Amino acid sequence: MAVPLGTAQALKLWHDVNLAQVHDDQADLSIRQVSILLTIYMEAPPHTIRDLAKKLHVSKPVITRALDSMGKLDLVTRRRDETDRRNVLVQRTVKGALYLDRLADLIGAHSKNL
Amino acid sequence: MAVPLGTAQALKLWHDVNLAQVHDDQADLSIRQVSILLTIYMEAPPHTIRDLAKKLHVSKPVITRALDSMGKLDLVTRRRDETDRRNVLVQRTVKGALYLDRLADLIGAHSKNL
DNA sequence: AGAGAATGAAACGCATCCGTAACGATTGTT
DNA sequence: AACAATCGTTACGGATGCGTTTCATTCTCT
Repeated sequence: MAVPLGTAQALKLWHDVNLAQVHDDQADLSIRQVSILLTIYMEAPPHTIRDLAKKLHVSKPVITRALDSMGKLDLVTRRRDETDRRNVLVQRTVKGALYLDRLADLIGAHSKNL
Repeated sequence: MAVPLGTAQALKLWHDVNLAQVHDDQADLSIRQVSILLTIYMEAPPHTIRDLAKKLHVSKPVITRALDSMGKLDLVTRRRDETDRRNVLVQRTVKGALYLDRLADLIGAHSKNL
């Protein structure tokens, strides 16, 4: 299972996947946005704005705006935390899961051509 | 060496590398810019603006502007083609090579933690 | 109840990027 | 020589993202 990629292989994988991402312009998110999305979907909830900002080393408004734009794309949703109404809980959506499934497929497929 | 990555592994790799990229903000290039940079460094020269635009399925001004911004960072250079002075040849730089070396190291390192 | 802290959002100014449509420079063609 | 085609760039208008600062809401603690 250990997959130490060599320099050339690593770059080729990155190149191929990035290229595929650029080609089918379904929604080119920024690196920050992708990081946020992946964090939401891969780490255990709950996810608050503050936690996400801390994890990514960015300011809170960055998170808020990223959620705004990704919310428009139905990739994430917000919900108020009822136990502490100051908090906002970021939640997953079907569309967001599909987006990441597709990304994973892309990476997996290109990792075979090394 | 062919190691088809599973869904979870692929996303974890993408997540980790993206996160590292966001953390040390040395210069967060857009996905398009990274694609251009990787194409220049991984495919055989010469690279003209038109060729790059065609390869990436984007318009020529996108390439021009990406080269402007990456040129300011010394990641690429331009040179006039003397045999056909309409063309501009995009060339590599030491700093660009270092940038990609670092990216490759990042990917390689994180690919071990799967 | 009231002072203060914490949380997320909104406001402001700035920078960057995009797509389309022009434009100058250079080369090819007739 | 004159015209057309090609190449890269610039200009324009619009959209989006960021950092900092400010704000409204909610909670905590005495």
